[in-house]
Amino acid sequence: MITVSRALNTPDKLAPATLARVRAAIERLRYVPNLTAGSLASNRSRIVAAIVPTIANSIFSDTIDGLAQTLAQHRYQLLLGQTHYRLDEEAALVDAFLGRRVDGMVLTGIAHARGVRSRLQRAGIPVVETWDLTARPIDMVVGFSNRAAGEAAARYLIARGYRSLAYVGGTDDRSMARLTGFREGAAVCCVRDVAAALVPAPSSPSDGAAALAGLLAQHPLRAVFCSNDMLAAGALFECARRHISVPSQMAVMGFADLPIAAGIEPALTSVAVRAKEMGQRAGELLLQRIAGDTSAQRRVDLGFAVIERASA
Amino acid sequence: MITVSRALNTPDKLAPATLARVRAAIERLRYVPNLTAGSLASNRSRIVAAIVPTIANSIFSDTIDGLAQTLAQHRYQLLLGQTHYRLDEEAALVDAFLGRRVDGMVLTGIAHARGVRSRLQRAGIPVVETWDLTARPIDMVVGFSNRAAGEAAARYLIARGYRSLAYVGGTDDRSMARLTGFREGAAVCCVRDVAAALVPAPSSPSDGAAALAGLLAQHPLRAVFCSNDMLAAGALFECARRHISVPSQMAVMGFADLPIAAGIEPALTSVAVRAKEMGQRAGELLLQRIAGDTSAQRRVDLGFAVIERASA
DNA sequence: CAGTACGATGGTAGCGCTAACACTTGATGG
DNA sequence: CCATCAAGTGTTAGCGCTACCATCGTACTG
Repeated sequence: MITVSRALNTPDKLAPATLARVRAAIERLRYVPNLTAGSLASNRSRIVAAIVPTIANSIFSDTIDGLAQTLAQHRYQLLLGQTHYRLDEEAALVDAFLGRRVDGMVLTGIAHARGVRSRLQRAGIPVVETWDLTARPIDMVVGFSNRAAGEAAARYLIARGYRSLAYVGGTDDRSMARLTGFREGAAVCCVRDVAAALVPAPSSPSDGAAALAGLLAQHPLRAVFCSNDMLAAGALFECARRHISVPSQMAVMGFADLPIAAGIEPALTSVAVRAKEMGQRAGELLLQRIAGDTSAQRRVDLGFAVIERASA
Repeated sequence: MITVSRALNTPDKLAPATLARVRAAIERLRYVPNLTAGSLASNRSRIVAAIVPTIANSIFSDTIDGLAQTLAQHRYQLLLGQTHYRLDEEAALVDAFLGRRVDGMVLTGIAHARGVRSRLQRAGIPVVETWDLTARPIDMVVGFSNRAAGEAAARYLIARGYRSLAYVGGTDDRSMARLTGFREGAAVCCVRDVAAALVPAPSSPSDGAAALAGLLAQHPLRAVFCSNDMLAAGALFECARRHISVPSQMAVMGFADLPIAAGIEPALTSVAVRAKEMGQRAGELLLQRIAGDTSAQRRVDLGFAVIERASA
């Protein structure tokens, strides 16, 4: 009965009495509507897919959280996939999600396997890339410039008089972009030869400690910029173990401004990014486009901010 | 054409030549199979839903990760929902996911809103509750006893000579169960009057530091058991700021054995639980039951282990 | 060589819903 | 008093697959 469909989807188009009768019947029969059939008939699934490298890292789970909240408000659901930092897994997930006829997709980063871009564009669904920026998004992009963030970190450290710099980070594209920016920022200030230690994902405090230990064995070092706050926390712990005073003997700077940055002793100077807002904005852009509004921005730069604390 | 369906779902039932022809056609036409239609026709969605309080907390994201991995191996997808520790939100998500005709569901905890149990049972899909244990699961349960974990923490601390104990934790059921166990364990050893500071979710190191500060203002304290390692880390930082030596003046014990526990200085004694394995086992049980095997265990106790490190 | 079995392939119906349109009713206005 | 209209409700077709059964050819058995 079409009336039941209307009672569930557009209750305001029914006479109150009819609506009440339908609702009573639904209750009595314990009727559970089949959204799969609805999706097939209407060609709208009310599902959005999100693909992240990993959710074990709280850096992305904040974005997922923001996205999920926005979607939930509009009765959309979230299908989640993890790539473990592998482009081929991302491509496989994209195909699987397109098969599900999701109404939109959120990707992490702007680098994708061959063919992903064209398949998404052919599917005709809105797509948001996140956690980076590009002039040529698949469809839309919400993020910040990793390169600029790295550069800002270098400038910050050099402005405070640190000259012997090092970078500790992951091997993914975004971390590498931050390293590039960090080196560029240093070069502008005539600081060359920035050492870098790359650690495999997912990165933990222990990795940060080990990376710092490795760097210290090779270079005289006054400041280290870590690609995320967990690595930076590990660097701080390593300094504590070696009785290296922070920041007077060693400056430590983190990235992402996770809750631990403000809590740790000494408090961690970090580059804050708006992870949760990224998810929210991505969700809003998708919903806007799903609703047929094509006026949405294609490129949203949420920026970043160096948060000065005690460690650098 | 039914042959195409077979090429995609049961390729080994086709003659190799036919399979190759179909695959070539799929490639040429850029055909993207519609899994929604398949779900409707076959009454199997190849989707499993997971509901967690929050993924911002890495404690649950490890479980999700394990679940997602198991599901991905069998070409199942994961629909994710967050309750923000609210039972009514959980109930709403359960209804929405049942409407999607998911093939199975993973819940967090064993306390649910009225009607959730019966609606799930009537749906006839396999359900796994996690992160706790009960003799009367909705369907299956994979977890550990939070009460016993709390008790073990109390016994551990008391065995090391600490008598003035306090607990810092969240207000959710599982944290409260650990507190109950902690108090019971203390009582067995004739230690009564265990102070407790409850912090709202999601808990961060700052919350842990503030809670410890609050407790210290009221009680003489020798040991604190924190409901997760982030709170414990905050407690350690607070001790560092106050120049309270750990563990000689204050013992700190955490829960979950997150990566930070091993990395922090001093290294954190913690109660380890097998979060990722919980997700994997939950996924395996679901898939087993979806495949029609009804012999699966209804109750899997993954246990926990006190990991002794420097802080207590 | 007929009878049987089995693997490979195809035809048809229908999963449960919604888009599109048709219809009914009562109100409005010239 | 009837044309016009809007609000409320119903009818029909079909979304793209898969379950089920039918058919066909080939190989094997006695």
